[in-house]
Parts: sequence; C-alpha cells; structure tokens
Amino acid sequence: MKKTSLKELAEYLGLSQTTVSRGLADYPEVTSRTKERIREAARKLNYAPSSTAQKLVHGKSLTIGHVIRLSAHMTLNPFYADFIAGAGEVYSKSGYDMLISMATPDHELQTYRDLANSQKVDGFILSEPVPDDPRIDLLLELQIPFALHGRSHAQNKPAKTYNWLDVNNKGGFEIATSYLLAQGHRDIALVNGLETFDFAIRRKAAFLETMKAHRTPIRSDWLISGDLSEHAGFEAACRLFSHEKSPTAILCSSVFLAMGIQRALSDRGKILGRDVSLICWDDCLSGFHKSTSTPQFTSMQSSIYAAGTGIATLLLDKIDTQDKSISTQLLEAELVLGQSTGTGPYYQE
Amino acid sequence: MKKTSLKELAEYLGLSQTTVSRGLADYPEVTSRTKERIREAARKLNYAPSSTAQKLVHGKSLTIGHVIRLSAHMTLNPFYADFIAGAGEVYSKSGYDMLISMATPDHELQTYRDLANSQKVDGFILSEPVPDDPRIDLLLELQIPFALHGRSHAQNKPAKTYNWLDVNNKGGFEIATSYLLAQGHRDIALVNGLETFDFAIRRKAAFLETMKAHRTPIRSDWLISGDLSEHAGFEAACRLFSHEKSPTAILCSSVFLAMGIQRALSDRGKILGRDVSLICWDDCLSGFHKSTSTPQFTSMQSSIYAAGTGIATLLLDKIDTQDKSISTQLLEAELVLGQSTGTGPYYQE
DNA sequence: AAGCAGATTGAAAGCGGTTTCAATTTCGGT
DNA sequence: ACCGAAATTGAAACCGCTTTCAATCTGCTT
Repeated sequence: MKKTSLKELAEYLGLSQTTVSRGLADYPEVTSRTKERIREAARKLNYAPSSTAQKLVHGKSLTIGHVIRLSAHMTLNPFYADFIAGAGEVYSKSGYDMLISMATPDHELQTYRDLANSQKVDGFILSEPVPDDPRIDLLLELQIPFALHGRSHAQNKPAKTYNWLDVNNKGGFEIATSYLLAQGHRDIALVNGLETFDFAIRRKAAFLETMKAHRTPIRSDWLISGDLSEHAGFEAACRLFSHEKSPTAILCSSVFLAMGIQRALSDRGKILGRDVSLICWDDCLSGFHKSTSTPQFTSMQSSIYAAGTGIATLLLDKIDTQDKSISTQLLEAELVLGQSTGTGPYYQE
Repeated sequence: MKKTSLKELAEYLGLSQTTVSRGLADYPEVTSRTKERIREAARKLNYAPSSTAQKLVHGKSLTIGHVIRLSAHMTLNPFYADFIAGAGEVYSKSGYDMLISMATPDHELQTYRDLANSQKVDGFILSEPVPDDPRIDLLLELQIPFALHGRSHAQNKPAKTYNWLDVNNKGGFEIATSYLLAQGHRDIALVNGLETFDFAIRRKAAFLETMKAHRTPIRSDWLISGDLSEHAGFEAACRLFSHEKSPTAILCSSVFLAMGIQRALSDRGKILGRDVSLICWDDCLSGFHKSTSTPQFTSMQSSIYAAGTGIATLLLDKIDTQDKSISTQLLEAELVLGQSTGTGPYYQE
C-alpha cells in the first residue's frame, strides 16, 4: 500500500488539487456528488493528507510538549504514566498530539527552548515544580502557552502569573492531621517528600500549622523528608521506632512510603491501625488498588489521572481561544478511611 | 522575543537564504568568517529553523510513535513510565521525537493507521503483545518500520517476521522454579498475569515444564492468573492459604503481586523466607528500591528501562540504515536473592 | 438572445525551509 | 595582463498542502 499525494489523487480524478482539497475538507461550494467521488477515490488510493504539510500551512503544530526531567538516578515518577494518560485522552479528542521529551537537569531549560523555537509544540505542560521554578520565567519570556501541574512557591518575587492546576495539598494535610488529632493521637510523625518540591513544602506547613492550632507539640526528629520510595519509608520508620519514645501516628506523602513503613512495623510485630495509625497521600496509581472493600491504608485520595485531563483541558482551551488570561484550578483531596487508622491514647467519645 | 524566519535572517544579513541555510548547517563551502557572522545573527535574532518546514522537505517526521492502549478500566501499566524513559533517552540523543497517543481498544488499530498514513511518525514501538497480535499484520501491510517489546505467539500461522526485543521469560522462570525445587520446595504455586498476554503464557509454560522435568506434581488450583496488582496478589494468597494444605513456595509475576501476597501472609502471622518462600518477577520500577543491602524479595530482575533503550536503538538503526532485515534480541533476567526465600521441607545439603 | 448573479472550478501564491545548478568571484600560473 | 580552475554565492525549484482570487459555467430574468 503506497502513499498517495494530493497531486496524484487530483490527477487520477481529473480534478484540480484545489477542488480535491476542498472536497475532502467538506467545503460547501463542492457538489456533494463530486465530494462523494473524491472521498471514494481517496479511500481507494489510500490517501491521507500529510500532517507536516498541513502544519506548515497553518503555522501550528497541534502538539503539546511534556518534558520529563530525568534525575541523576534515572528515576522516574511512576505516577507520571497516569498523568500522561489523562492528558493524552484529552489531546486525542481534540486532534492534538503529545510530544514527550526526556531531559537531564542540565539540559532541561534548553530542551524547552529548542522545542519552543523550532515550533515543534504549541504549548507545554510542566510537572514537578520547585520553588521559583526557572521554567516559568523562561516560558513567559518565550511567550508560549503553558500550564503547570502544581504551583511554584515564589519567595521574594512578585506573584507569578501563569496557569496552574494543583491539588489542595495544604487542605488535604489539614484534614488528615485534624483527623488523627480527633482520634486521640498527639505523638504524630511526618514522613514527607523532599522539601525541594512545592507539594512537600505545603504539606509540611499544613501539618505544622494544624498541630500548632491544637497546641500539640512537635518533635523535630519526627519530621522526616526524603524520596517517595518504599525503601525510604522503611528507613524512616526504622528511625522513628528506634528510640523508647515513638509516635502513635504517622502522616506520609505517598503509598510507597506507606508500604515501606508497614514493612518496618511488621518486622517489629506492630500492626497498622491497632498499634500505630497511618494516613498516606494517595495519588491513586491506577491498577494498584481495584475496588477493595476497605482500603489497606487510610489516605487522602486524589486522582492524578483527573489532574492530567484537567490540566490538558485548561491548556487547550487557552490555546484554542487565544485567551491570554490566567486560569487556576484547585482539586480537593478526599479522606478515605482504610484499615491503617485507629484511636489513639487520648481518644474520648 | 519574536520568531524569525530564514528569509528575515537572510535579509538582515544581506545574504541569500541559500547561504544562510548552508552556513547554519555547517556546509564546507561557506567561509568560516561568514559562518560566524551567520551564527551570531541567528543567536541575536533568536532564529531557529522551523522543524515542520524541515520535515516537509526531507519527507521524514523524525518521530517515533508509541500507542498506549487504555483498557476499559483506564488502568495503565506503571512500568510504562520507565520503558518510555529509556526509549526517550535514545530518541533525544539521535534527534528523534517521541509521539505518544492514547487509544481505547476499539480505536487502537485505526490510531496506528492514521499515524502512519498522515506520516506523523516514521516508525512504531509496540508494547504488551497478545498472541497473534493484529497490529503486526497491520503494520507489515502499511510497510512502516516497527519493533515489538515482547513477542507475539502465533498459533496456526507461518512464523511472523518482525523486529522484537524481549526478556527471556521462559528462561527466567525456569531458573526461578529450579531454584525453589533445589531449595527443597515441592508444593509450589504460581500467581501469574492474565494469560491473554504473551509473557504470562511463556512463564506458565516454563513453570509447568520445569516442574514436570523434576517429576513434581502440580495442583491446578495453585495456578492463579489475574491482574498484576497488589490487590490481586492479596486475593490470590488468601485463596492459596484458605485450605488445610497450602504451598510452601510461590512464584509470582510482579512486585505488586508480591506485596499483596506478603500482606496476606502477614495477616496470617506467616513470615516470608521462613514460613513461605516467594520469588517474583521484578521489572525494576525505578525509585522503588534504591540500593538496599539485601532486597526484600528474591526476584528475577530485568530492567525495563534497559528494554526501552534497547528497542529504541534497534528501531532507529533499522530506520536510519534503511535496513529491511529483521533483528531480534533476548535479554536475560537475573536471579537476585533477597529475604523472601528459604529452604523447604525437602531440603538436603 | 443578451445580461448577470450565483455556483463551480482551477491557476498560482504562499507556508519555511533545502538543494540543484548556474553565475559570479577569487586566485594561481604563465 | 590573461586564462582557467576552484571557491563562493544566489536564483529558483521543490516538499505537499491550503487558500486567495480570477475564470468559467450555470440558470434565470427581461
């Protein structure tokens, strides 16, 4: 099956390229009879317009770029798959394509620059923001549409103006902390992500503020931050339970951490929900937990797939309508009770 | 910062488009002095060639397509992130882009067809093959280069000829089964993936054959297959340990299954490595386990990241050299001893 | 039958580059 | 000072499509 060009198709039909092009694009001035002829010939000759040529004419790439930062350890956030799936869904429905590019941290900004300048993409979705994220300044300067998944905490600068969609990390951890307090826990530890990331900063702030509001003391060695891996969770729990005094409840930032914590507790003969309570943030990695009756972990749930569809919709809307205004969107996380929480020593009806 | 076209750049320099184009492409016939002038002006005016225009003239898209099948449950294989990271690494080094498209099962073939006909991609990487995978026939017919991650078991047809890269599932499970037998286990259960997938078929065959070769009986209700999720692992283990007679060792197809199995055993007060042995297939989801001293699970390890780089390299080589011959590559999985295995009742020095 | 509006059709000009091929310039040799 | 070869440069064609604008073809009015 060979590829046919518009020219060949037109010659075959004895028509001009103009008419054939218009016929396929369903222009009103082409008779429906000839339209039918054209469509049939196109099918027969297996014709499909070259998207490259179309892009050139229209001056748009109909492509959205996602640049994935490969850290030094080549580690990649497994949730990214879900996020991309959500965004990709939206793209295909709107006739857009998704271009994914890997970049090591030192090439990252240049990658954005190249993609924008060569006009390979009409816009970007950014993930994993850090405070004062330099990508924001760059893309504002390049004047290319973009939307950020999360927010970038700006320190001494005027408020940035850019599109973002974030989950309410602060509100979520306020709810979680309050819940643990209400269940009679006072000795609560935090096992968080690296505080170079915006989400970790917000979650920690929520935890500290809520504890303070309840006049509950916090032990600084119970504030742990690190990778969001099973191993890091295991190590953190080992540290938390190596002294005589240990927490009765833990708040952690990922299901992977939660699994590691559970393993460490198991090793010590402690049972989650009975001896120690645990609430974890759960980005709902699909396929991980299907319709269990009661979930293993009590968690703050938010679908990262939904975040993907939401942010893609937001960006495409900005691009299609040429709307220069800024949109932001905050998704709420939901407290879902599982088997990992129970009442603490200070509980009262 | 506005975009500049070649024409504008040429006018600014007082040169022809031809010379400027050649200067930027580092043609030998342009004096190094003018080359320098051109490069500087390009930098100053922020010029970068339009990749669309370049693609049109070269007739190639320099893009590889990955079509991701979204199952009915919108569930996505989390390992895919790693696989893509590996492939993406190779692409960026070779100047290729990666186009990712989501497709529901009923639109899947059409998605491939559209991408190929509109010449958006120069080739495809296929994942998650099923027996007699229809995508293979389609792409062979469309005459577009592609490579399959895995293999497609053909039933009553002549041997397919296509490029593939697979991990040695059969060899891996033979090693794992033999190891369990050598450690004195006889009552071994298999918790496998869905047998609609090629890898699951091969692993089951390896298990059955190895058991048979050792004249060890197999209980059909100890052959379980299902999703590769934590939950499925939990359920499978619950089933395996609900009768008086239960296995002393388990072979399972994913770390997620392993975690679910461990949880179910924990609930029953059984300890992995002491009461029950477990070997799991581990695709080495990055960030999941960083340099632990002794790994939690004994496993057959194979890096899916490496599979991504390998298959991308294979495909790009075929495309760049126009080589029509077929290449195949089999990666070996490695048995890595962890804490989840110990000797069984029939063990002897 | 002439005149004209309205309906179809097509030639040609881009879109932004690369490349062929011809034209011009430079330079060494005599 | 003159000639030809080598080095440099540029005009124009082309990649495959869309769209402007002019040309042709209808059918209807008077």
